[in-house]
Amino acid sequence: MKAQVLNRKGVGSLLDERKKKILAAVIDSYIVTGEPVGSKTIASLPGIKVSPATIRNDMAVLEQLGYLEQPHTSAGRIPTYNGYRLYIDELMNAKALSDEEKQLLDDCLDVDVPTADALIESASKALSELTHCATVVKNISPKFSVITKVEVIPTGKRMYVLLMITSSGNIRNKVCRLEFDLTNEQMEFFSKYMAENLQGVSVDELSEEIIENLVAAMGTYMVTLAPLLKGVCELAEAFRDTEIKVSGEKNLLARQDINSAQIVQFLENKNEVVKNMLDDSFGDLQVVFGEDGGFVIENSSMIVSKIKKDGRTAGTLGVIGPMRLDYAKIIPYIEYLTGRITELISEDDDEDKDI
Amino acid sequence: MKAQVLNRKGVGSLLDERKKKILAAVIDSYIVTGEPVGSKTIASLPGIKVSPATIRNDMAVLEQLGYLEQPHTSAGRIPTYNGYRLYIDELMNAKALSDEEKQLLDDCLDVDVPTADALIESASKALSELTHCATVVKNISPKFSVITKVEVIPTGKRMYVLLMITSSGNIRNKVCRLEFDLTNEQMEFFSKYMAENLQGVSVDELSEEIIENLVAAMGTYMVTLAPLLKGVCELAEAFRDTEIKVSGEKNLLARQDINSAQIVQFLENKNEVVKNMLDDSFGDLQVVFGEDGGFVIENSSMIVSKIKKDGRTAGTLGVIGPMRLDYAKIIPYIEYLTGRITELISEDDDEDKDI
DNA sequence: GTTAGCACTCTTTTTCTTTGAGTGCTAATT
DNA sequence: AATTAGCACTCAAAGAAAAAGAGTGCTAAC
Repeated sequence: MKAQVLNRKGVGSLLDERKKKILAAVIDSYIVTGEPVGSKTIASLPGIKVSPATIRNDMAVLEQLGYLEQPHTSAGRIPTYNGYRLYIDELMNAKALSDEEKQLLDDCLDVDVPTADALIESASKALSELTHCATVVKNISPKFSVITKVEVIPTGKRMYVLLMITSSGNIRNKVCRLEFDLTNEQMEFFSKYMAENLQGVSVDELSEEIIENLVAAMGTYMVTLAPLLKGVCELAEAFRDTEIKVSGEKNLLARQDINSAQIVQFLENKNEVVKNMLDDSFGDLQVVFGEDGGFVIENSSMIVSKIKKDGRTAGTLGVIGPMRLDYAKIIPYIEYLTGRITELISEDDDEDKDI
Repeated sequence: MKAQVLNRKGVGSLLDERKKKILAAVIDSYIVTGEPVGSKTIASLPGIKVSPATIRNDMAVLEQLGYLEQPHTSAGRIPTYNGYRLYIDELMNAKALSDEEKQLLDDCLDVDVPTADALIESASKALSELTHCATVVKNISPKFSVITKVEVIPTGKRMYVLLMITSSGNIRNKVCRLEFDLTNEQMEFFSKYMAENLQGVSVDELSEEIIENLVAAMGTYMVTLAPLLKGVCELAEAFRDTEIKVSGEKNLLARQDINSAQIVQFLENKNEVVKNMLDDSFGDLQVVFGEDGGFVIENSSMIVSKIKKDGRTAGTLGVIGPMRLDYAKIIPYIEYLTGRITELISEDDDEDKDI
């Protein structure tokens, strides 16, 4: 099964209205109870006007089409991945947010925070609490920011703090111990050299190769300053390493229906796994399931939505939770939050923040 | 039950040698298998020369004394907390480290790292991998370091990075957004004011009260610079907040014999819980069990050992794992590591690091 | 003091039975 | 032609009963 985008309308057109209604009802019920759903349960629902026998016939069709399955002969039905997919794409009733909910979400966004990344962080935290899921964030900074400053500050015998600041207001630091103390002249040269050669360079692009070239071109200062350049390289890496953040993993580990070994495995190479999923080639909202393209936590799903800036994908925010998730509620939450963030970081441009 | 120190020799003197041997054998076996241990198992051990019946009699006595217990009548014995305590204090055979093991541990210590805290961090990481436990660290810095520098660096419209550096080479930063841009004069005043009033102050002591007094005494600069002072306060807090670090929690969460809810609970107030345990009033090595003084993870134990400097307790390093732990191996590991760190951070004083 | 022997206890495992939810199919109904 | 009632069938889950087995405590012998 491949990762797929949302809003691929039309797959469900093979189904008549009643079958759609039944499929949706089965999934709604399964999401709440976690138990296989039988024909009787569906028949007793207020919106359903047909007998259990009819529902059984329809469910048999839905099973043949691959939307439902039976754990065993005498059990009710549970949704397949394809069933969930159809449900999310076409069947479910996304609950429109009430004014109170909007207010609640607005309050969660900490607009006083100085960087866009921190704004997203605040949304992530709120989302984790509201949904009891883990959250996943892809930060804006590496893509939209460039180095504005590299500083070196002496702090003790042969000890120096290296500082890298980006246009998005983010900062990383690193303590370096050198073999020799630097002279004032050396420090000045370093600052100037950095300003001339790295200012405006994206942290995304700052490779070891660039650094090596800079070292080679440094002339007499080469020996003394090379360790600092290496530190600069590590700082850029620190920026990149923090691009993708998963938090609230506790919420996943606490659940029995999710294999904790798989969670640990996922957390260990989250960067690779998530990076593939959050790129430009997908729609605004993306939902992937237990086995989709490299995402390998059984019985769990990841919902992410894009944050944009100047029309480009800037970052992403979403949740990782069990398959049995209240999609109808959570998807609007995520869409609202990413929407608000998109607005906020554009406003800022005209106002007082430069990202 | 209260937290207790190790090396409280003499409690086991009520027991004759054979009973001690049997108790040790039961615990050894239980640590490996996790199953209640019966008299037959013990009798078949090479070091034991008596019959199962004799062992049964002795085990009955050990049970009466509170060192062993029976899950049910027809089961073997398992150790009680008191049993473990006696085992660790007096009975177990701490395995002396081989040269290879010492080498291994030495290699894990990253001596190239610039700060003592980072050195401990490297030990913690190694320990977590070697023992498959969570590790707990109490850093040295807050106690042994003072503020050496507070800097403010402009990074954009009304955006400033606040920097705090301590004598131990640690650094924290914070991005602040102000209402107005600072003039050069204001920035100079701030730097000077910080240098005069905070240099040499311990991050441990930097309270809100001190900051408030500083703000009040700032005169005309008060309005503009107060937000920065607040940031300084937060930076000191950031230092204190990172004093105690638990890592490798995964190793605990993966185990079924430990209640994950209790782990989560513990992690949430680890600072309070651990702080109480790692103070000066205990011996060099401390082992606490599932219920000891505020430490509330059933079936688990925490082993910590002190790192010293100038004769004072400087930091601590240890592990949190299941009760069934290979104490005989792990305790020497921890003792060796904390010993080496103690040596290394003293050496540094004469050489090139100032902590 | 130590040990063999044995009855006793209590968990664990296995086997068998019962229960019940839910189905698929067929025939009747609309 | 679509829907429904009725019913036999399936299979997991729960329960009951039996068997197995590990380990003990006690007694009496060594």
